[in-house]
Amino acid sequence: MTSDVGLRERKKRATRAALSQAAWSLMVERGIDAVTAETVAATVDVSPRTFRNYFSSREEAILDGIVQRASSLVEALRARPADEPVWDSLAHVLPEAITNVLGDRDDIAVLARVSAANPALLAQQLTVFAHVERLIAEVIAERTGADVERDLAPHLLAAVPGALMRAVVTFWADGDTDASLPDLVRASITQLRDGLPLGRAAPAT
Amino acid sequence: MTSDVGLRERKKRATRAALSQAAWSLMVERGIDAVTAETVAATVDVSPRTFRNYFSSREEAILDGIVQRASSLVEALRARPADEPVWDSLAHVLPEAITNVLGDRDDIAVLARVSAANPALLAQQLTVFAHVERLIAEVIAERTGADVERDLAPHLLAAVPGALMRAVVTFWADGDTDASLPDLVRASITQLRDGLPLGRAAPAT
DNA sequence: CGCGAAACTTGCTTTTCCGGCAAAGTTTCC
DNA sequence: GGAAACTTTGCCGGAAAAGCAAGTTTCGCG
Repeated sequence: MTSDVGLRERKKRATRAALSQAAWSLMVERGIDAVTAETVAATVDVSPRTFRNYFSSREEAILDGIVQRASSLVEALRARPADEPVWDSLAHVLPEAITNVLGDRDDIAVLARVSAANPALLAQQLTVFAHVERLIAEVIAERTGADVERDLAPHLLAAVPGALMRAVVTFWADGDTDASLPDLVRASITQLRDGLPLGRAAPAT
Repeated sequence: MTSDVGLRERKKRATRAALSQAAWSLMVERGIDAVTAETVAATVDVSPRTFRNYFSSREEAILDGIVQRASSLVEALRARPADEPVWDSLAHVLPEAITNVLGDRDDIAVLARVSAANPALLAQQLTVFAHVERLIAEVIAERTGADVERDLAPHLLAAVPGALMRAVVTFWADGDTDASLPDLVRASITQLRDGLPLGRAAPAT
């Protein structure tokens, strides 16, 4: 899997991973202002210029880990049996996958807190989620025989995981609920599948 | 409505509107690279520094018109009878309102084209949509008796208009479909209300 | 093996952007 | 009328973005 790529490619990936890892840690430990090309590069022992070759902003570096992990979510979705209804695939994959992508509760809490005070990070976060949503829409389109360039349906369906990711980052991090994240996601999917039968008081908690 | 605010406030709003209007026009006519603090300010006859007092980036200025118009969408939603089911309110308001917020087909096409080539504008666009989505979630929460800070449901519901806005900007602009935008939105809402009964081939077009 | 091509890293440099600060001009309010 | 509050503006410094070319590493092929 990894061995069929040459040394050059492996080094690149290692550097990229190390940089984004360092960026994340720096943010957690010293705040986002401490995340500069200089400090991150110093941590990984490359030049600041190299950091800029990999990432065009500190925000991109910080969230690159999520982007990488998200691709495994997409793979998991693609790996479901081709004849399984889309909702079932989502119900199977998302509860665990979302946790994997976003990290544990502490990570999500950090991300939520910092994003709330930092428009640039929030914007980058939304960009990342939109990117993931797009990938999911493509998978759904493949499976339903829709055309991802022309049909709305796969995108509407893909908006569900997207909304879940955003909601999770925004709310669940507060810790006001004691339900486990996978359970929360499962409950939401069920609700949505049944056409969001929400009357006057049917909160998702 | 507008007369109970003083001269100072009116001037501020006028300047803000003029700046964002100028920024949009400049983008349409000369491309996004022509939109700088200098050029926009010159068009409106204020100093570049003043431009920066109002907007922290050119992207913010360009999209400020959408933000302003979006608040009328939210008002329209809030104005629906309190006992009307949420889906019905959305079905009533969104088809026309989305068109109002985003502008005519040419505007949407421009936005789509430029955003596709410009990560910063795309990010700002997503930020704007997320903001609108949040407002919609608040209205829905009010009406369903949910707690916008703790319940997922209003946010999941609000994700529908959000996804529609994004999808519209992304696809409808291409002009590959000849359905009217309001009809398209109506059809999508109906589908979603009925629980997205999409089997293997039920594209939204 | 070993050599030339291609790719990556790095420092340097220029340009642009962002925002703090304080002086000058407006609006508000009493 | 005049002080207080707010907005506009120019100046400025620090940070970031990106082009360029020299030096180094990896790759592919004979």
